[in-house]
Amino acid sequence: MSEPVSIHAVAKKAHCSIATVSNVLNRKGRVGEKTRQKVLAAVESLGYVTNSAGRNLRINRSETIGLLFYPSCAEIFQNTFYAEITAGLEECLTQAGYHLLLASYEASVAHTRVPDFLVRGKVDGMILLGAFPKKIIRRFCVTETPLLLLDANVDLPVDSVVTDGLAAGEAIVEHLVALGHRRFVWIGYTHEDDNIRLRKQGFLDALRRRNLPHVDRTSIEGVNDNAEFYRQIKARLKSKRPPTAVVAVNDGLAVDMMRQLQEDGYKVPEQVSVVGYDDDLLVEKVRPLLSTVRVDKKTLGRVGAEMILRRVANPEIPVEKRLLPVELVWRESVGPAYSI
Amino acid sequence: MSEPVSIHAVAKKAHCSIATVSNVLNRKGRVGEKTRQKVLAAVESLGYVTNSAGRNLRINRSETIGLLFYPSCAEIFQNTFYAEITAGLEECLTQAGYHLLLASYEASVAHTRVPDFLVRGKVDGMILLGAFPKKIIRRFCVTETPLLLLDANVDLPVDSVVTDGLAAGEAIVEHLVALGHRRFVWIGYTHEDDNIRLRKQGFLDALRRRNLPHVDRTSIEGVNDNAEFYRQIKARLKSKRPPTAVVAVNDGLAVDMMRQLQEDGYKVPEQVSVVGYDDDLLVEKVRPLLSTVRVDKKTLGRVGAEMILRRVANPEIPVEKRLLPVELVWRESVGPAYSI
DNA sequence: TTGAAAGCGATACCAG
DNA sequence: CTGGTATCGCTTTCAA
Repeated sequence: MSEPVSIHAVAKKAHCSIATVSNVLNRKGRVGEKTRQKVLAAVESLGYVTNSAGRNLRINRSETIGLLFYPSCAEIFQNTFYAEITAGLEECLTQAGYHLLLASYEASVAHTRVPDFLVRGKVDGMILLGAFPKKIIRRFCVTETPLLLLDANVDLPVDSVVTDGLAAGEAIVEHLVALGHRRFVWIGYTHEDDNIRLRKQGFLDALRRRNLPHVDRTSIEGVNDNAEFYRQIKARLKSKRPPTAVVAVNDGLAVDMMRQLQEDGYKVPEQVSVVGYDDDLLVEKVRPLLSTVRVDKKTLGRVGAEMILRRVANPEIPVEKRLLPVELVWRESVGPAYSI
Repeated sequence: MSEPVSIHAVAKKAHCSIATVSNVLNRKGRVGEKTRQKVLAAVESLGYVTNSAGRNLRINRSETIGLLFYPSCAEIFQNTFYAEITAGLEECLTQAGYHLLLASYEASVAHTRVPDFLVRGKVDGMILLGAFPKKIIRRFCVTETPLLLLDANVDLPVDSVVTDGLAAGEAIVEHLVALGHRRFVWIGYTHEDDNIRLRKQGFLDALRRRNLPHVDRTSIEGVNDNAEFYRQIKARLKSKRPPTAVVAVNDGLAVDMMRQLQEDGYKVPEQVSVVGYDDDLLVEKVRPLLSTVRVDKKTLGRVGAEMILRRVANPEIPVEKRLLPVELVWRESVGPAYSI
């Protein structure tokens, strides 16, 4: 039906050149007020909107940021945690006139070395969400295109923003120790990700600082083997000097351990305290309510958006690794240390 | 560092024209084998990839499909249900050489009548995910751009694909009745969405077919007021002839009701059976395991992708409303009817 | 203040 | 089978 209305149509209707139309629409200024009004009226009446392809070709920018998940959309969004981050991202990028391209490593990159959309100039920058192997990240670095690790970090010259796992560890231990806890289990998947490592390190540092004796530690290789985690926890619980608190790398793991503990007859928090990380929506769906480290997800997204945009605008600034503050949330899953 | 390598560079290196390069890369054929090899070699050695902006401008297609959430990313992905749908979508679209643009109504459209990215030709089609008000959908229809309602449907000439709520209702009732249940509560938010309506209708039809007497029905206006749902359920449970089964419009609601029932001391399923819909990952995080209607989410996504691509390729075909089969999954939350 | 024109990178027609 | 060239819609420089 409706003819695609180009900038020429507007120019014709406004009795001016396409250059003037463009000037009115972009570099607002250097156009006479009268002409400006005429152009605006024409734009309005024709319902003209700039065509992205034309514009992008000319300015050599796509005004789009790629959002790359690892390993897949499904796995990422299993953590509702990421939902809110994505929302923060989108809000901020949209406001800046940017669009968001969605892709997962599994579906889009696995056999391509570098994402197709990246190399074709479909995006001006790319945000990585999920636990990307360092090797893969390094591959992406060969491109000039700006990169950002969101809620992740590795030892490579790439911008990143994560939450302050170091501070979190200290705060967790402080609280638990005050409640009489002395023996702990820390559980988390083994990752190259410095974000995760930071959490463990924060925890261990805090214990060391307090001269607490040997710390039980569980750390399992391989993906999602929560059953194995639990087996090890249970073994420790049956030992002579059982841990009284379980600290998990994230809420999903914490909740799962808590449920298994309960099914085995352990009382939480009476016998074992459990602490998570992220403050995922999930934590309110379980009983007892999970104590956890609150991460301001919206802010995480927003900061991520700002960082990638800044780098897109100015590729030369030095690499930035940002740390966002966290807040402890003590709910029902933590109590005084159990003593026989 | 690396100069952006255009089709001209390739042509120069291969000692041929840009037309020939394009021919080699696209309409594979009508080019001599020898030239073809030369071009391919040049492409390889230069690491050339087609620039999307140029191509899209020329062919007047973006090779991108928009994914629009309602109301927001965060709310959509609170249902991990959608995560898998999105994965299916992405897989299929990627395979077809398409990209995915992500946006939410709240952030991108709320003040724009029609999505900016749509009207600017950033997408060739748009998939709507979530319970969009009919009014909004109608607004989108003014564009020529293909639309698809995924896991949603309204009485408008727009393609859609949903699961067979009618069949599900029948299957649920059949099973419950066989277990001795005679009095039920159906709960679900009031929507214009025919997808949801279908589920309720399937349920009611099934009861009618069996000449079961008056059916208790709870249906609340307003968003997310699960507390009010539960209040009504509880009132019914305290009546003379209490329902013995609660059937919910989705797993999230079912799980929440189940938890509240348990906290009030009701035994599930001994005293009340609970049935959900979707087979969300969530259902495995609760005890008893929720009985539900399994929806093949990957397939839903895949079918959605096929439908939108088909319409993009052929805008003239008649509107299609598709119904996908479901499968009942009986787990722990359903048992024989409770009798005093 | 305004406009003519170049050109971004690619496709596709048409002539050779 | 191959290549010259017009063209897609827009931004931007430069001259008027």
